[in-house]
Amino acid sequence: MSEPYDPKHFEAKWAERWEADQLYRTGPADERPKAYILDFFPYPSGDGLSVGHCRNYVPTDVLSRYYRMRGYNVLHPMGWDAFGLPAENAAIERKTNPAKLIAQFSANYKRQFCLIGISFDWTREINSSTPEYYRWTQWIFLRLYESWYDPRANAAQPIAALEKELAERGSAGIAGVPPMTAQQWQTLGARERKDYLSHFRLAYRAASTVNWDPVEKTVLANEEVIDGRGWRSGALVEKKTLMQWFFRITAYADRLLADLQDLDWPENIKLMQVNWIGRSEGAEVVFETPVGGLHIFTTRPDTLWGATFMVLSPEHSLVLKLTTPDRQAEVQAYIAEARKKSDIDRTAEGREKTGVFTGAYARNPVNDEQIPVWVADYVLMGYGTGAIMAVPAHDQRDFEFARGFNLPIRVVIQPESKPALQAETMTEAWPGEGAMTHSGTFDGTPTSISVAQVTEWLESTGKGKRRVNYKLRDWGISRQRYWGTPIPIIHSAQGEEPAELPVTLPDVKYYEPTDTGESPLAAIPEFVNTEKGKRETDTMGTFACSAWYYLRFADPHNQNAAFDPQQVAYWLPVDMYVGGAEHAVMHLLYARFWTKVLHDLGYVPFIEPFKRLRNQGMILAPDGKEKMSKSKGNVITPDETVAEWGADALRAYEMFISDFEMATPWNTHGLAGTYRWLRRVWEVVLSPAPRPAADDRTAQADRDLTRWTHKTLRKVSQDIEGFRFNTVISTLMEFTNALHDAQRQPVSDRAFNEATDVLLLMVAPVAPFMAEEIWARQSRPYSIHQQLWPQFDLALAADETITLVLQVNGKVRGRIAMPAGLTEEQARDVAMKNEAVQRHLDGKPPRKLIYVPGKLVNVVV
RNA sequence: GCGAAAGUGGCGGAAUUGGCAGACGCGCUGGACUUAGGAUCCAGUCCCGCAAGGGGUAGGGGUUCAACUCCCCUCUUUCGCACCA
Repeated sequence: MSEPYDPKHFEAKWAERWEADQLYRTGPADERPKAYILDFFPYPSGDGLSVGHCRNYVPTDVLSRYYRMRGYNVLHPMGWDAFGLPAENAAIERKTNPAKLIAQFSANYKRQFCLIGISFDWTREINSSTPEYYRWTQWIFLRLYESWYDPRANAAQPIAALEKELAERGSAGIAGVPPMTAQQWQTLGARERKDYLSHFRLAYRAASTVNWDPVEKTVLANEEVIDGRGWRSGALVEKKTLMQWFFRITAYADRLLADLQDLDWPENIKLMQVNWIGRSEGAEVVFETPVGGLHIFTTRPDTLWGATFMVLSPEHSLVLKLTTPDRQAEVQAYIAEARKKSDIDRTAEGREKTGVFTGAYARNPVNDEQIPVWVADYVLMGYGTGAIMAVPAHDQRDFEFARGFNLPIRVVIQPESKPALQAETMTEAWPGEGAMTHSGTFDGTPTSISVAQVTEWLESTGKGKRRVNYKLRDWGISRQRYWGTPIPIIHSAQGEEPAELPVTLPDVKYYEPTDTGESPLAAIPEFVNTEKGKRETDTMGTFACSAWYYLRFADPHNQNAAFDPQQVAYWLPVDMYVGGAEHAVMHLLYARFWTKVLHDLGYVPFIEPFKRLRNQGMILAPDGKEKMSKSKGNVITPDETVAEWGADALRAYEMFISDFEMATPWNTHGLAGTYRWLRRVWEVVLSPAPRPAADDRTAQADRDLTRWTHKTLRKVSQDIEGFRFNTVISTLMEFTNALHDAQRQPVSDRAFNEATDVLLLMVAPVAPFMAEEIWARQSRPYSIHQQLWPQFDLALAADETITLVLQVNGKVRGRIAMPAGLTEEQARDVAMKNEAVQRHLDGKPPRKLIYVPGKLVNVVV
């Protein structure tokens, strides 16, 4: 009898040994097949990891260990998304430097990761807030700044090539851009040229109304505003106009959409990206007014004849120009009111539509009618052109507005399967299909073909153009905060220009946000003033840091480049990327975008960074439906759990608790189950009970145990690869129980030892500490984690006998053990001779007999 | 409102994708043993019934020899989007 299982005895010992030996260090590219297994880039919070966080780190670790044992060169790194508000706010609160806090917090994370046996290669640890890292974030910023999206190549190109083209041929060859002849270009000064080029650059500066969080005192991205409130502070977001830096992600909208198709990602995540990009096809049509054309976008050009008024967004640039003198006061008051309203007020459900008449009229190009132009806040400046044609008969929003303000409604689509619509009696709009009417020569055209026909006609008559519109906006990156990557730009008399890299954050005592909306960096003259001009003082939002970190891990300490292209070509794309679904849109979209830009510019050979993606389900507090959170005081830490049960039991329970993608409550009692299982493994391997001596049953018992062994090996391998970690554990438990029972059988030493060897190797990725300890106690050469995964043998896993299920009319009436290779003939025969089957047939002749090979016979009467 | 996912014992959850519902674990009930160890071991545990048998995967309908699985409707929960022209 050996010592009982006691993880406290050996877990710390092995953790130290592995660390000292750099057991999990990953070498550079070599000839082995590679597997890059990556967890989402975490911000190391001061609270440390909870058992909920471990839900993804344990399974990816098991996967990494499994692939190592399968002979793969595995990259499994960890680093810190260290810039950003949480660190900065924590530092302000504690009156210390955020860099110091991050060092402290990340050391704690690392300690916890080692505590639970995660096999990260710590020689590749990166920290996005160090100049060694963020100088390359800046470098990528400048690559975007120095590039533009050439629609002809459908790819990013150097901006220098565009300058050359403009000088030679002007902008004539490029569709949809502000016109510029070669002669005009020649006469422009440096600053004017730069202004013009900012319409093209993939990183550009533009005035924009931003979401201003009055508590955080910073600009928030659209994605950081939830129901009109800041995602962290919960404060009502205000609007503010500032010069902001953007990345032109909209240029990549089509490719970001199209390339989703081939990704092995959860369908709901792909769908969320599709919806976020929000592609819709339609037409752009110009309605002429005395002060210029009003461009509108519509997905239903077949309803153009039903436009009875127009609506502009209050932010539309032509509103005041268009408004007649007698209406100015009213319109201006309305605009001011709209500006004051938060988005949450503006979009509140069931709100009465408001608006005012501008006094102006616009000409509908399809029928030359003059229709009134209104201003209303239900039209959003951020989508389409900020102006719409209102077709009240066929759009619910327009219908409500028309009814509210007594505007005319004209039916131009008659549904086929309903009574004819009457404008006077309609209670809601008809947005569905039907035949066109009151539409001149198009009358009678059904919706199935009308949209395409009208669009074609608009194009051929020059009244409009085909247009694809996206909900996706450009990615705003400017943050008026200290703790971020400085935007590497200098503003001089000649306009903006790239700064020399790196632009490092000054080490300062005070970095609280200012009340003016300016970055704290603006108050530091040594930082702002350079020989060439004034530095940009905004820093980048942290999504920039995480948009490329997966590339840096391939070559994390390169001093001369963001990464070595050969290392990146070997390791990337990421084979398995795992993290929470809360990053479904922003991070994943931005990372895909940067990958595509870097691909276009020739830095990486692939177009998608993450081949496979999985989201772990959340672990809730034990009491049921609450999330674990410090404020609720229901957080369970790996530290306390390891102290009580050991790291291996924690790891096994993290896997066993539920399907990987499902949310589920934590249950400390459940840990006892995985703890008991590990103890049973420990005992059955290290000190099996004496078995009965070999006899004439031994050959059969050996075959049975060997079959168990190989079946288990096959299922465990498949389930690890398929991300079914809960059934990995249950399968291993069943096998352990089978071994336990085999102790009472006259199994030979050979078969028994083969089984325990295989069990131990299969347990190694799950319970690395115990597996290593048993391995050492068996006096085998260190380390078990460098052994090969055992091969399964299909022939040995094959069943000798099967259980044939006998049914009558689909109800189970009996089960019979039969040899595995039985013929259909035999199966039918056995079924019909079966006493229970005969009883339920009750003398009636079988009408039909269904045989599912090796499984079941169903007799139908 | 729109979209997506989910709903299975007292609990967490399985079910080779249309073929034995409830694997595995927790808990619970008996029993054995005891070097008192988070003991362990043995047996049992969906519901009704002594049994034969019957019922059962949120509810209702349907397809099928056969449905947790596919289709339609309803309810509940979670998540995402939310006046997107």
